Amino acid sequence: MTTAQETEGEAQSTLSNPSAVGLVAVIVAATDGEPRALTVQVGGQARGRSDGLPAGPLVPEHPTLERGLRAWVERQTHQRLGYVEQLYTFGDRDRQGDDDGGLHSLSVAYLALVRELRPAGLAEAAWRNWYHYLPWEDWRAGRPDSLGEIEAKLLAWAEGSGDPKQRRRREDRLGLTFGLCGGAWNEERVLERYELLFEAGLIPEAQGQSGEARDADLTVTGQPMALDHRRVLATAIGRLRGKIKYRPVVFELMPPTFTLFQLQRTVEALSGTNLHKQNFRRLVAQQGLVEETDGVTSGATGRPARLVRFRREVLLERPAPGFRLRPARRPT
Amino acid sequence: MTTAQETEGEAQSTLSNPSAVGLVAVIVAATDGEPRALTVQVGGQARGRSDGLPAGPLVPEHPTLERGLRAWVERQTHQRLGYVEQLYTFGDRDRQGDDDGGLHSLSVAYLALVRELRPAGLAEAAWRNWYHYLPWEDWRAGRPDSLGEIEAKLLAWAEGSGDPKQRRRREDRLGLTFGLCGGAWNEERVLERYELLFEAGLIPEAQGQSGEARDADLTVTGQPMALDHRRVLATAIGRLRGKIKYRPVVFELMPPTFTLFQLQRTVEALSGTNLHKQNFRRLVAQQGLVEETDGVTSGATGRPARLVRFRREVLLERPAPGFRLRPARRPT
DNA sequence: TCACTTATGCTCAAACTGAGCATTGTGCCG
DNA sequence: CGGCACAATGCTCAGTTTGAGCATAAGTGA
Repeated sequence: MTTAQETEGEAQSTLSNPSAVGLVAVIVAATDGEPRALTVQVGGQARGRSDGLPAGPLVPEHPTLERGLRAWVERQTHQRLGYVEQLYTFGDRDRQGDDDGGLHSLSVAYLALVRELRPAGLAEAAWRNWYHYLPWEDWRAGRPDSLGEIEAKLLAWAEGSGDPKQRRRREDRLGLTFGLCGGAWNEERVLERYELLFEAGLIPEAQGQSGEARDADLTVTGQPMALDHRRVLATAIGRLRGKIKYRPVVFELMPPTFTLFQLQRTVEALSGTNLHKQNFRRLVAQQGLVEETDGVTSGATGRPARLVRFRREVLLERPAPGFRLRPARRPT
Repeated sequence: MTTAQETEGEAQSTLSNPSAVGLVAVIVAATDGEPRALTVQVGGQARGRSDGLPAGPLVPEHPTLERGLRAWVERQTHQRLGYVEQLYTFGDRDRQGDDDGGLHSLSVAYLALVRELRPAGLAEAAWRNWYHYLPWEDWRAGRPDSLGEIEAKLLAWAEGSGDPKQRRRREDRLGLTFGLCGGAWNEERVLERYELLFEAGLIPEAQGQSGEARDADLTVTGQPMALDHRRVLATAIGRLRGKIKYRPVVFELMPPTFTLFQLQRTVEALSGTNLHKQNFRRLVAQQGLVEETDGVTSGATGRPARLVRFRREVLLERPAPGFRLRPARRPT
């Protein structure tokens, strides 16, 4: 809130307080049924280089943040960005990794979806499977093995709280986010899970990292990223997993024509779960999300599949077209 | 994207490029079945004062943006903020209202829900019904009258486009957002509607405002706000309307105990639609969102209603407890 | 030609929705 | 005090939507 005096004056320039503002982008593609994010190598000599998300300064030339981001990414990667969405603005003092000399430093994070992956343009850039960084999020082959160890440590962390009230609260959170203590796994709570692991000291990026995290088995707690970028990635995944349920954004990741099964694989890749095949097709058909082309697949094993394309008209018809993911028990 | 050189160096201080960053808050309450936002008086002598949202500088003392906001609001309004959520970071050069001498100016907007409305603390602050600013969003008494005039003007705007392709696109957008041309009204697209009106020149806040907008009947296009604050408000309403469907946030606006009908009124106030009473209760009951107290209402006309309270445990049980609003035809 | 693999069609019971009708308490008004 | 108006609650019912499978079709490779 601001007092009347503070807001006096047309320009409202009391908003100032110069800060360092940067952009971060989670650029997502899906090929071969795997979800991928564009990563770059960052970091100097001291701690060695590590993977990070593409980040850069806010360019003041553009009228809009989003347009600035588009131009910046497209110039650097020669990628045509399809869908772009603002994710979140991160501004935690103690987690940005730097303080930039007393300035508050903010990162405005964006999510972008691209259709195909080009050679990534930059030498230092690479497309990486995002579960490489968050392995516990991939349930497509059943419950990830790494979860056993993670749960044990999380439970120990909850137990370790002296205050029984706090311990209760921690257990509740475990139930909510990781489905422990009788809770169910909710694939959208990616960020909450990451934050919980962070708090529990299982994430090496944490500054006051315990020896625990530093020695962590990376196949269990995943590949670290520079600064707070894994948090940004987790935010992106969570958002995307939520969005595909009520907006046809997956098609931004698909080639012009594709089979229903390829579509399913992509949705599964994003959501990290398996879907019931027949019901998936029924859903897609009912919603009118695609229309048939006269092409069929060839070459691959099994019966050839009809190629379909996205029906842009649904955007005008349906209020909220998307996939309300219903996981299959076990067989796809 | 950033070249390898640009990300060189531990501190990643190339993110810099100092900018002016401010906070804006949409503080929401619901009383007497009306949705309200806390507004303040802003602006100098030149254009006269006008309503605005509470806004202030980013305070660098706090470790987290959100905590900074909480402290700031609670200190100024003596309001205890229940739920707080980051909304969006606005950074359009041409719409911030000021350029602050070449700095890019950003506003990080937050949504906060409060349970009761205190006298608002500040002399200049007031709780206003949010439909005062966006009258076309309130469908509780049926289709708003003002929509007739709005539609006429929007259609004229679409027609007015020389390029038939652009005109087609404009018509599609009208259908999507305002439900014209055979589309359906989707109560979540608050921001899209506002932006469309803005583009169509019906919003006086637009800088290159036509005489049209300036002379607009405020009962039709709503009360203007300072700077871009109506856009922020529209963002908040849209977000909240979406959120109540899958997260029990409405309870942040309710007193400790309440009747099911009061709850329904609140949900209706937020969503701007009417709901089928019996089905609404069934939904609430099925989801286990509330538990009965042994109190009942008294005094009012009609049969006394049981008082209930929010069942916190649902947060631990249900994956996504909320109201999937199903509007009633006409009778409540 | 057989074995295998994936694509597609179709069925069925259970759960969920959208709309109403019917009944039950209360305060108020002659 | 009986009748009314007005909410609160209970309950029904048909039409959909879901979750799970069974069955068949149509290629590939041995």
